Amino acid sequence: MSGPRTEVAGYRVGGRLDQREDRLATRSRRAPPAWQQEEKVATINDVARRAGVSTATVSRALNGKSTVDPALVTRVRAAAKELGYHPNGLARNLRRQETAVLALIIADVENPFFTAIARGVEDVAQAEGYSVVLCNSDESAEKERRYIDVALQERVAGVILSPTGATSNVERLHERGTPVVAVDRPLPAGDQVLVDTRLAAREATNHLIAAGYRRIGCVTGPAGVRTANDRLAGYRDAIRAANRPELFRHGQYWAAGGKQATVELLAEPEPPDALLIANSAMAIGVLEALSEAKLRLGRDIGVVTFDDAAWATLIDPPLTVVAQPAYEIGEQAAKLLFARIGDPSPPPHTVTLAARLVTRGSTLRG
Amino acid sequence: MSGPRTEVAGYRVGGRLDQREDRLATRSRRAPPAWQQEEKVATINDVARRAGVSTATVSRALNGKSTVDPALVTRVRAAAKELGYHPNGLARNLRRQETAVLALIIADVENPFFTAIARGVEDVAQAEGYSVVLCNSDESAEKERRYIDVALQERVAGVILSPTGATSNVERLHERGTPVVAVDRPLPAGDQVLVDTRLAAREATNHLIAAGYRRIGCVTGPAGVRTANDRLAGYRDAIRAANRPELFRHGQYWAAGGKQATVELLAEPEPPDALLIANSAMAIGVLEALSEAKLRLGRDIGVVTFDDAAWATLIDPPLTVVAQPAYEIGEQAAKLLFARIGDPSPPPHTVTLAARLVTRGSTLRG
DNA sequence: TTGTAAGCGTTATCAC
DNA sequence: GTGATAACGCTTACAA
Repeated sequence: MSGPRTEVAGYRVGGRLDQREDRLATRSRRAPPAWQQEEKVATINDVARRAGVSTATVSRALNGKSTVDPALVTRVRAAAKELGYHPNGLARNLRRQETAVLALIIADVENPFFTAIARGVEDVAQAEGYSVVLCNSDESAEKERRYIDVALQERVAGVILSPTGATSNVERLHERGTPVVAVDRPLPAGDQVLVDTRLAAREATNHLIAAGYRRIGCVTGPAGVRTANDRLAGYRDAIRAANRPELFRHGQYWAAGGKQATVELLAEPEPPDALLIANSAMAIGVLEALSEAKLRLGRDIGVVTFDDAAWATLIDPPLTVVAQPAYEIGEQAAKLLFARIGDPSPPPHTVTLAARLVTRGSTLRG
Repeated sequence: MSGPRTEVAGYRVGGRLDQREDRLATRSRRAPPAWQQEEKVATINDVARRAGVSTATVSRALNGKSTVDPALVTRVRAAAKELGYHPNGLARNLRRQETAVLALIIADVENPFFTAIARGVEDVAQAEGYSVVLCNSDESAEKERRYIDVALQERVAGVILSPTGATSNVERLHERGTPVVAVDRPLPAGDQVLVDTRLAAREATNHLIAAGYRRIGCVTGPAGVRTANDRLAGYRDAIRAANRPELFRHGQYWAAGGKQATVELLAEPEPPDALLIANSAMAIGVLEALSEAKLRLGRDIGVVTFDDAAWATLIDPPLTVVAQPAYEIGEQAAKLLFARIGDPSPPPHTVTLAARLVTRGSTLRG
């Protein structure tokens, strides 16, 4: 944004934003064809003129201030409708020093867990008259930083994000006093909505032990990601308590990551006869690997995965899962954020939700 | 927005936006505690003062204009960094009469088909320096209208949407000259990116016929939705050409819709021995119903569904699907939109992409 | 190369 | 109850 730039023969060379600026430049340079009406967008001034009142009155009338003659209100409304007037939100927000927009920065738009969160946030936000800008950090601290910059520039009312872990990014928001709520992953000192997945992982592992599996493995997410670490920790809690051997792999929170981890685990001298999987995207890869290894779910190998995917009941036998309250996470986060927007003073608040083990056929030894 | 309002003892009663206004009012009313620094956000003026230059120079320096003394640029950058200055995007856009924001209004954030589109849009937009506001119309013309209003107010640079069918909504954008691109579903006279799903449905149906199934049914989406109609039409094209009996049901684009439709079809005097399903969410419900009816996929009943869901290969036998190029739809739509933003004059352009039949086990009579 | 100043479209603070 | 008018923070002619 404010990085170094280079000028070459009138063309700016550099980062992405330059492309945009070139485009804008191009646009404004191009004169409209003579026959084409220079279409002016109606402003509050036009409405005022047409209604024969001042802009102040138009503003008051359209914003439902009590102190306006009903007759004028009607006239103003009519004028506005005739001109197809839509108030300019930019000007309004600039003046009000407020924007009815929340930024939601999540790690993966295509992960149902996060889209469910998005829905929760959106529903609450919409009820408050706010819009939600969804941004995809793609688990990249750099993209996260960029989106936080955008949020800062656009002066959004608040930010909800699943932190990548680079706390310096979030610092920027704190410095500016922009309210922030973290979801799914913790934030050093701030509002957050978390799920006790360590406990859930422990319970799931205990469930596998109780079901009679002997060598229980774990396929978890990237070592840097907090949820991945937590789920692994919960697994280890249970494994140690039961005095069993530990057997685990990290991988990307993707099908491919799950598949590779599984292939590796199955190649161990003493392979696992049960697996705890940290996320449903990975589960897809894991199941592929198991299928290729001709292992029968439940019978040959027990499986529990985090996230209650829609398809979990379609496979045979159906998948035992750890269901996370994703929608509720979004709701709570939005509520926390609005509370913070309303009053910045109270100390940080952490909401911890519980995950729920849903037992199905994939953990029945048969 | 400009609807009727009621005043009751100082409280505004009415739609959602009023809640927001109340909140804002509340907020500004609340005086900050005496001890709390009224934290001022640094403006371009502060930077100018600190760097000992004019605001114009700051603006030029930070925007990489060539005509600035390198020494000053350094000084300005330093000052900006020290003050934690972030340009106010609202003011900038108000002045430039441009916003680097696209609105993407889709029918369902939780549908992988649409999130894949979102990714395509996002990637192209980001490369151009634009942000994307994702909005969820939930298949509701009313929500669509509301989001279009927001887009209009915020003066977004353009809109990409999967139209609910209420053309009057899109009219508003046209009136204002806001560039629009429709995806997935057609728009009377405008840019659009479509998939030839009628053809795809025909091919899929022919595939079922060729595979030896006799009574082929179709589970499609709501009668009002264009894609649902198209897919049904393609099915009928093939069925008629083969002189087979038609057998179909409409339902919501949801698992529950698919399930109910299937239950009904199976209750027919002469139930189908194969099904074409219009969307993967519905497919989940269909498969549940088939499983409850103890029908074996492929062998007892052939199944093809639209959308190549990630789990399609996990079930047994794996699902034959019609894969839609969702990501590419998003890319193309964004490109069309940028072209339109750059030059509004050319006539509307329609891009039609092909869907691809992916044959798997669920259509093998076995 | 730099500074001055005029807006961009609203809303809010004054007077009337 | 209504109307001037001054901000809001930025960009960009136009001067210097």
